[in-house]
Amino acid sequence: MDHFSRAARTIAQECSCTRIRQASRVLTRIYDEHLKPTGLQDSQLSVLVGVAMFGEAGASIGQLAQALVLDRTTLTRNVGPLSKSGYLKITRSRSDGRSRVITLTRSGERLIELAFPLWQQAQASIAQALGPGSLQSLRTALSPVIKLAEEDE
Amino acid sequence: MDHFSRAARTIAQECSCTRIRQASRVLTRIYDEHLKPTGLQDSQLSVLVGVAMFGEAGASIGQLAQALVLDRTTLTRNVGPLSKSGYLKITRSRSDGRSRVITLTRSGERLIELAFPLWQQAQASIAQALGPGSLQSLRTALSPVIKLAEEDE
DNA sequence: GAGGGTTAGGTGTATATACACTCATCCTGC
DNA sequence: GCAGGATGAGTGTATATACACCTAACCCTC
Repeated sequence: MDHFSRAARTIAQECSCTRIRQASRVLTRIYDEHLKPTGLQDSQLSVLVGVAMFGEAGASIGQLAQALVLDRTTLTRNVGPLSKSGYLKITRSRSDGRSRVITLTRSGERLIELAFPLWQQAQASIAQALGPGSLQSLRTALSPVIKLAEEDE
Repeated sequence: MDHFSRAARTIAQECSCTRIRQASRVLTRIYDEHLKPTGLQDSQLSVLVGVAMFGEAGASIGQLAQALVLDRTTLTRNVGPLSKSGYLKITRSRSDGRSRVITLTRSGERLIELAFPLWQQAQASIAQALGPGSLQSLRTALSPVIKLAEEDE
């Protein structure tokens, strides 16, 4: 067994990044499948919901990106389709000419309501497949990882 | 508190898909940063390593996609840059004209050797930030999620 | 109030991801 | 041996992701 083979085997078996990416793909496919009737993907729903959490005042690109643990430039592109579809409204901030204010439209609110029961079905379907308490413990396991991002600020 | 706000708050707090995607982004950035000297991203290293696990016989696109828990068409695109950079060799199968055989080149093997200590640093850095045993328990938590994909076959 | 550092955001470029669809090859039943 | 289903893979299209770089607006100091 040469050096390269041992390295490859170790990485294949133990890389946490590869594993979390795999699990992320699996879950994404399941949620997206459930959300199909809304025309939204989970990634898009998470943006709408993120905006909703900022309430009527709306969020700036930077604030929202931080809340969603997403690169700012990625968010800039992700809001594009949602804005074009009329679910988000983007205006210049009155107090700061550099900043944009993102708010949900009525149409965006309705879409969240429409998506909610489908999202619940997705969660329930995963919970059933993985066993009771599994979603909670998964989120618990992921929390410290997500917190790593906050420490970089 | 109207219906839509409650739905949004519930999704924001409890969506496992959103959470795992966030955590996946955080880890990916950290690993990619460590791997920078190789010019590889973790996603690309995982493909090289996946091919390595098939040994000299090589892997077909379909086999490799399944092993990597990746959509087949995604893998088709992902091997493109790696093939163009000379790390992978793709040939037609002699026994089945539809099938392709992917093998590592010598250059690909060397790159895995080069990446290995950097990858170890990334793992160690995460382990230090999250505490001892954290990587192991994270992988343990993710395993059943990844297994969901295998049940669909 | 002008200059310069700071900050909010967008663009160029490249890769990652996957669904729907298509094409080519294979294999099986007759 | 051929017709038709099954299978392996690629393409069209759309979104997701982020780094490097750029621009514009802000603010602070003098």
